[in-house]
Parts: sequence; C-alpha cells; structure tokens
Amino acid sequence: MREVAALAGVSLKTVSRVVNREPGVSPDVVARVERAVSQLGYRHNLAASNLRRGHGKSAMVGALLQDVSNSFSSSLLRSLEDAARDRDVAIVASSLDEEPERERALVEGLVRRRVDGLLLMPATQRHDYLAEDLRSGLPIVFVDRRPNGVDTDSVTVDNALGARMAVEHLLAHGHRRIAILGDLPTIQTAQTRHDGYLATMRDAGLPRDPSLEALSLRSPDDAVAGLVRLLDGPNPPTAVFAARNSLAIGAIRALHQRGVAGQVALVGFDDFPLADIVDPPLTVVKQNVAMIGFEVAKRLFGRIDGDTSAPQHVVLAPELVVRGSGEIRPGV
Amino acid sequence: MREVAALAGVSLKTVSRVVNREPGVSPDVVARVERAVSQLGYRHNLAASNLRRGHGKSAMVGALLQDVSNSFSSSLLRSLEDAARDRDVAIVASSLDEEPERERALVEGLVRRRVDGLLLMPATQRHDYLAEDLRSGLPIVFVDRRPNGVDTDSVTVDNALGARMAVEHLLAHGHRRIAILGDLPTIQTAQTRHDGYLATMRDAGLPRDPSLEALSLRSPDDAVAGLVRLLDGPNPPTAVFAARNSLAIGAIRALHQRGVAGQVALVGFDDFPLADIVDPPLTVVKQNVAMIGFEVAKRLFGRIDGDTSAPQHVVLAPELVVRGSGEIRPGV
DNA sequence: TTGAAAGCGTTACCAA
DNA sequence: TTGGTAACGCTTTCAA
Repeated sequence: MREVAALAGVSLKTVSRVVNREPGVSPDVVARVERAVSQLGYRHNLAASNLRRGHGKSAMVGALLQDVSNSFSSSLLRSLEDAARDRDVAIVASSLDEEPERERALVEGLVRRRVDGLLLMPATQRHDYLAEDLRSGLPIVFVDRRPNGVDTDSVTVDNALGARMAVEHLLAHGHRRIAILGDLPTIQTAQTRHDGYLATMRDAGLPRDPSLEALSLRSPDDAVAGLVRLLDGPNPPTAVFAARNSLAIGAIRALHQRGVAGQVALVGFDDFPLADIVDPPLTVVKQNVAMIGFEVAKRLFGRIDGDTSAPQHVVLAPELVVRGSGEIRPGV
Repeated sequence: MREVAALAGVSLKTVSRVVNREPGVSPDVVARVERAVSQLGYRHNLAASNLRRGHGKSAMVGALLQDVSNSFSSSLLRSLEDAARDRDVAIVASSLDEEPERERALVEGLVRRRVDGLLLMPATQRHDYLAEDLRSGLPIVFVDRRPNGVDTDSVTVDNALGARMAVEHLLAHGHRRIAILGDLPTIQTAQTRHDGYLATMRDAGLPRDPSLEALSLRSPDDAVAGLVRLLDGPNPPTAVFAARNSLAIGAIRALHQRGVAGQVALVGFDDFPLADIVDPPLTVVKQNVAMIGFEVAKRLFGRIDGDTSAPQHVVLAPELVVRGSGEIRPGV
C-alpha cells in the first residue's frame, strides 16, 4: 500500500479511500491510484483492515458439522452459504465425526480467528465450555441437537415425533415385530429416536424385545452387520426402522444380501437424494433440510446484526414420505 | 492482552510468550498469566498475530467447488480437510454453480483474506485472470479441469478414456444405439466426455446420430426430460451413457417413468454412495475421489511448504465398476 | 527470565 | 479534496 501511494504520488490515506471506494476523492486521483494498484498487483489485506477498524469482525462464520461429506451436513452448509453470499461472509467448514475433543479444538480455532458467528452440530454432550464465548457476544446456533448447559439458539427436528411416525406407520401396516437400527446412545438424536421407538411400541402393547434392537451402529457397514444378525435370529423382524439415513442404506444392503428386499418393510429417518430410486423405493421420515438451513441462517445472521432477544429453540416437524418400502405388509 | 498483562503484573511481551508457549518463562509467571487469561476470558487474536509475524499467512486455504452439497465436491472437501487438520489450517469453502462471475469474485475475496492456497474446480473457461496471483506466489491447484491460459498444478481424471470405457462396455454387450446424456458443452469435462463418446462410436463404425444425444442438461430433471424425449422418439436407444452422476440419476428416474428400467442399459460417469442399491444397480465409470483429494492436498500443501518445481498435471485413470445396469443386453 | 519500543497493513481522527 | 498521526492486537528485536 505504501508502494502504491508512492507510485501514485499520494498519501496512504488516499489509497485507502480509493480502495474502499470512499467518496470525496477526485476522479483524477482515483485513476492514478487504480493504475498504480494494478501495476503493482496490490491486494487489499482484509485482516489488517478489520483489525484497524476495531469492530472485531472477520466477515467469516464457522460451520461445525458432523461430516461435510454427508448429505445432511453438506446440504446445511449449502443453505448457510447461500445466505452468507449476499453479505460477503465466508464460511469456514469442518467435520466433527462425533468427536467431542475435536469440537472443542475447532471451536477454539474459530474463536481465535474471530468468526462472527458459529453454526454448531455438536458432538459433545455438555456445552458449558461455550459459556464464556457466548457471554462475550459470539452468536452460536445449534443445529440438529439442543444445547445443554448453556442457553443459545437452536434449530432441531422433533425426533421423538419422527420416530413415532415411522413406527406407527409400520404398525398400521400390520407389523408387530419392528426392529430398530440406531446410532450411539450418547448421541442426543439417536437417543431420542430410540426413546420414541420404545414409547410407540409400548403404546401399542408390545413388550420390549432386545432381539429387535441393534444400536451403536456408526456406519452403513455396521448397519448391515446389525440387521443381518437380527434377520438371522430365531424370530426375525418383519419391519425395520432405520433411525439415520446411513443406517437405512446399510439396511437396504442387508435386505438384499439376505434376499428379503421387498419382503421386509423399512422406514428410514432423514431423506437423501436417491431414496426414490433405490430398491425398493425408501419410505422415510424426512427432515426439511432447506427449512432447517433457512432457520439457522436467519437466527445466525440476525444475531450478528445485533438481535439480542432471548434465545429461541425452533423445533420443526418431520414429515412422512411414502415411497414403497414402508408399505410392505408382513408375512408376504 | 493489555488487561491480562496488567492483571498478571507482567509486560505484554510476557503474556505473548505464555500464550505462544514459548520457553524461558518461569513457571510462577506462567501460572499467574494463565490465571489472568481465564479470569478475563482473553482470546488470542490469530489475525493480529499473523499480521505482525509478517509472513503473510493466514492458516487458511480456500476450496472453490462446483457445489459443496454434491457428493463429488463434498468428498473432495473432506479429503482436503483431513489433510489440513494436522496442520491446523482452516478451510474456507464455497460453491461456484458453474458461474464464472462468482468464481472471480470468490477468488478475489479469498486473496483479500490472504489464504495460503487455493483448490479450484473452475467454472471459468480461461484462467489468465489468475496470473498475477500465481506470480505473486499463491499456490493454486486445479481439480477436475485443467488450467487454461496459466500454468499451475492440476489433478484431473482422463475423461476421454472414461467415456471410451463406458461406451465400449455397452458396445461389447451388443448395443448399437447408445445415447449420451451430457452437460453444457462449455464445461471442459462435459465436452471431453462427449468427444470420447463420439470418437468411440465412430471407431465402432457407427455414424453420428442426433437422436441419440441430449446435451446441455444441468440437473437430474433435465436428464429425465432429455432421456424421455429420446425414448419416445421413433428409434429409441437401447443403452444410455450418462456423462455425469446427477444425469445418471435422472436417467434412472426416466427409465422408471417409461417402464423400461432393467431393459435399457445404463452406464454412469462418476460413482456415488448409493449406486449399488438403486434399481437396477448402476454400472459406472468411477473417479477415485479419495485419490484425487489426496493428490490435490499433496500438491497444495507441498507448494505451501515451498515446493517451487514446475507445475504438475496429474491425470488419473478412471475405473469401470460393474453392477448390473450396464450389462443389460439390447432387445430383451 | 523479563521488558520497552518499534512495526505488521490498515483506517479513524483531525488538520490543512 | 487531501494528508499526517495514532492506533488496532500482536510479535520482533534488542536491552536489562
């Protein structure tokens, strides 16, 4: 910048004015400065600019997601990006892989980078460690899971309701032996969906049966193994509730492996792009990702713009999407 | 930081030393400073730190992808992230949506943020506009498409070969009327795949037939419409080469709509997570995304670490993955 | 082992 | 309309 000023024969401050398109500079000088800028290949340094402006902003937000390569996380990232674009805010994205330690480390990294806000799909169970940053004014919006130990905005889906919808749908189609494939019970959503499953089964007068439950499944492969085990048991399920999309995928593979695709009913939790063309087309309880993303972005940028009202907890209703796999009747 | 120094009764420099874990501070003082830090909720400011250090680094890299929510882009993002994690480098990710203007704007934004390097899956046709930044030492690695007008590292897949593999596979299964579904011809990869298709057909002695080509398809819906049009023509194809994964998805939907799934052969370009459980299981020419990501990260961080050897252009061979849809014979 | 002063690239404030 | 000076939060000399 100094060189630009020298070459253009003006002061530093004038270069700054031109670069920032501030009014009150003669066209003549503007032209001279711009020529110097392009001649020297000068690039404005946003970090230095923001530092001096003193507002402590970085024009960046952080997005801490489960895994940027899974469809739920990446769709959410995309929604946030679309909202951020108009504001020239960049997005720093990272994957947590359900590792609490990584979450804490990444949050710290983002705070050191002075992000203006944070989208967090937490991997931790308790979130007290964020209290200090929240108090200092950092906007944090939780997604998919609620904050625990601190109070800040969240956007979640009613997981208990979703599980109930799935199980009731299967009950309505005549099933009694309905299995559940679930993730780690330490994951809030997994726990809630499992509870919803249990409550709905209980309400239907069905006693709890461990041979219908395969939990702590982390991957599609886990789900394949888990479901195969149940299917090979003495009294196999006639229907399956897969409580996460990657588990539904594993379930489909398992059903194919055992040659019972199209015979055992299946309802998944969380839609994904190709659910309509898998075999059989997958009935799911769908979370409206676009809506979630919209709500998250609205809260986050609202806070960044100075909204200091009480934290809000938006709970969206899931929706049953009927496609075939969930309407298979038992004993066919 | 000043407040911390005051509270701990030490100088600024000493606080700096403690914060950066520099040796040569008595344990006593370290403890005092750390107490003050946590008491005041002090957060180290990375931007200011990097500014003063003068090395012009930001510990960030930019990733400009087609669309962070599609599986190819997001898998690539994930690979880059895994490589960046060990180095404590953050990733700023954005989607280009094939819009050249957006690419230029985002590159400028990242340069102003002084990213240490750039992964670019370009939407532009010519890349001269990057010359200045490249010359000034910014590492840029192209992915999926080659640079045009400047010379810098790239990692691509042999698209012509991939198209040839797909078409030859269909030819080997007895097809003569092989359709192609393609994206905009302005997109380098789409053009190359189309060329590969044409060359292979020509080599097989088959004259070019416009009623086998549906191009400029941007979305699965476009692909559905395009393929339905071909299928409804007087002389429909018996096999389809879908030159991009989202087009393969549209193709499957179209085949189902017309009731010819399982009768018309289909080979896709680019694998995706559920290709094995769609109906029928999709035969694809696969790009090894993990390998691409690994190569990209290797080059990018190599350059950041000071490798100044001549730009390299890595071209990876695609691989045919046989699953069923591509082995359907004509006239069944 | 600790500190004072200077400066990274930029902008705010006030003066010319 | 333009420019000097100080300062943003930090680290780098160099001296104590």
